[in-house]
Amino acid sequence: MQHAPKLRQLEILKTVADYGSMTRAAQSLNISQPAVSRVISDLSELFGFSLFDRKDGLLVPSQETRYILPDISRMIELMDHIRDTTTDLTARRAGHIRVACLQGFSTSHLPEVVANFLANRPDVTMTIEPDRPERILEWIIGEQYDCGITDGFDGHPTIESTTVNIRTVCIFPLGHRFAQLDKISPKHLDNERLVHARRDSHFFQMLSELFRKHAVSPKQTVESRQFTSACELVARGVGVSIVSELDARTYVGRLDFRPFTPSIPHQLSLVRSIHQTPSMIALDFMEAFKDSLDDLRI
Amino acid sequence: MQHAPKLRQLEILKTVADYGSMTRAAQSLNISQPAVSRVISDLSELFGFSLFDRKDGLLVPSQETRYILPDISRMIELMDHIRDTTTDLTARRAGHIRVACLQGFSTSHLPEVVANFLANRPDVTMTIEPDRPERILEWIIGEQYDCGITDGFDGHPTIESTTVNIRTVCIFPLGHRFAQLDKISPKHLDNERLVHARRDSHFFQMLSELFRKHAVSPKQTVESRQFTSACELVARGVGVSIVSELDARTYVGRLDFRPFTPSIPHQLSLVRSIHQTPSMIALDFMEAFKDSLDDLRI
DNA sequence: TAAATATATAACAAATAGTTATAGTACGTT
DNA sequence: AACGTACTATAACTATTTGTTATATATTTA
Repeated sequence: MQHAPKLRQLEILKTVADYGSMTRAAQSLNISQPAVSRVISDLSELFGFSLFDRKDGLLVPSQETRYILPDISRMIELMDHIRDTTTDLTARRAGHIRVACLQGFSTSHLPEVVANFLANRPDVTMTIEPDRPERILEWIIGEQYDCGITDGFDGHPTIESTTVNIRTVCIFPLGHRFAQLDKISPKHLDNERLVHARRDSHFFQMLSELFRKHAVSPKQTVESRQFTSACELVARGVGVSIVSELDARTYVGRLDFRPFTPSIPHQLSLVRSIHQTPSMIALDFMEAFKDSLDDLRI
Repeated sequence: MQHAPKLRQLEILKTVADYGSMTRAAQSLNISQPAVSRVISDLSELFGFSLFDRKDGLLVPSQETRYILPDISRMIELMDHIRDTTTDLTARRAGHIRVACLQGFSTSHLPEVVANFLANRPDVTMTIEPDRPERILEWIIGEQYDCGITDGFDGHPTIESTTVNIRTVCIFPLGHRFAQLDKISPKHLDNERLVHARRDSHFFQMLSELFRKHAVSPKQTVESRQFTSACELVARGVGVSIVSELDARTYVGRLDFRPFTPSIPHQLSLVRSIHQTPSMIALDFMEAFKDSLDDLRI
């Protein structure tokens, strides 16, 4: 079995074919003419057929050469592509990031962060997988995703996490009387129509506890699985709700909100497996995500 | 701009990724371990990111490496393919042959020659273009085809040709009284129903001349543009015809034939441009074609 | 922690890809 | 036919790359 030609040799072959002259090919490649001459003769010996015919003073690829030239071009393009890709990877302008997150984030805060992140990184692609908190942790532990966004994370030996406390606010329809208040506290909510998060959530329990302690009983109108739909309902005047400022922010202009006291922070955790060295671009994304929370943290 | 990596380096990178160990990769590549070690460190410096993470004593490709590995595999496969192709081209087991021929040959003699030729050359492909004689010459002169098959070729400065005189035979339906004869001559055809080639052909003129000289007048039943259809008609008992043995041969079993005297040979010419160095496989085909005519030539 | 195993570093050798100088070849012009 | 021009081939040499062996240094595993 013959050995494979060198990529450089094929590149020179193609250049000669393109220019129809070894001398001009050498000029275009910035090497000397004898260097080209020898590569052609070496290749011809290696392949076992003559590479060029002379015609009107031009070197014209032989039938056999013409047969392999398309593959040679593909080869060179592919190598260029690999080189470009590695450059982009180093410049953190290319790569793929896999994010697992709670349903809620996938429709509220995350899309904007992602859009901003991808805006000036044309060759970066992302997979965003929304799911339940337990599944997110499973996926991170199993290294299926580069990072996860969840809440109420209480630690795991193989997971590294960054937790951010997000302010909680009371949202209400535009023109609601709450707009006159600086802060909303439980007492304001007595008898108010309340849209709230699903009963089994940690956040709902905290909130209920607070209402009981302050002996207030809002009219619990609608139970919504997601904060986003709670926002939609409030925007349409169904009632008021207590959500994270994260969610409230994305509805600015369609509803109004004020801080809620006492603070019952949403604990947003950015998690990743300690067993997987993250790609540089994934680290960048995680930084970008944390930065996006900067003016929302308590 | 960074320079492109060497194909060999990528090959080593892929091998390490496959084996998860530099030592084992070195073994599989039959080179020393330090050679592999240095290629990996060189590449890592060239690319600007770390290529592997260590996990459970195995080298696992980093996210960035994983991103380019598929392209590296394609690259290596493509190079293997080029190597295989050049080997096949040299062994004359691959290539493409373009043949221009008369309509008649494309349906009679040529298919069998082509079929035999391709039978043990799985990677050879062919283009067969049937057309009129003048077009065939144009195409050969214009180097659109490797070779042409025509008749009545009378020379051209840029065309090299090999002419073969093919025996002419009289074909007749199975069971026809001609079967008792050794040879058929013009006198046998008097008053016989004759299917003949088109009037404007060189061959038809020769034949008419002969009939006139011998003062015989067959009943000219059908004029057929092609010998093949003449054969079909004769096989169905429409009459007899004078065709080349080439055409008659392919109808063995469906009709019968005897030599026709005096000999008015079909001049079959295999032509090619003298300006185009033919591919080796095309030369082989032309040889095969000439060989196929060996027992038909006068 | 020691032994075994894997990787990195250093110094050197072989092979490769380039160089310059020069000879040969093909072609158009006189 | 002789000559000039442009292109290609050959030879001898140099730099670079790719491999080697010997050895030091990490890393796992017992």
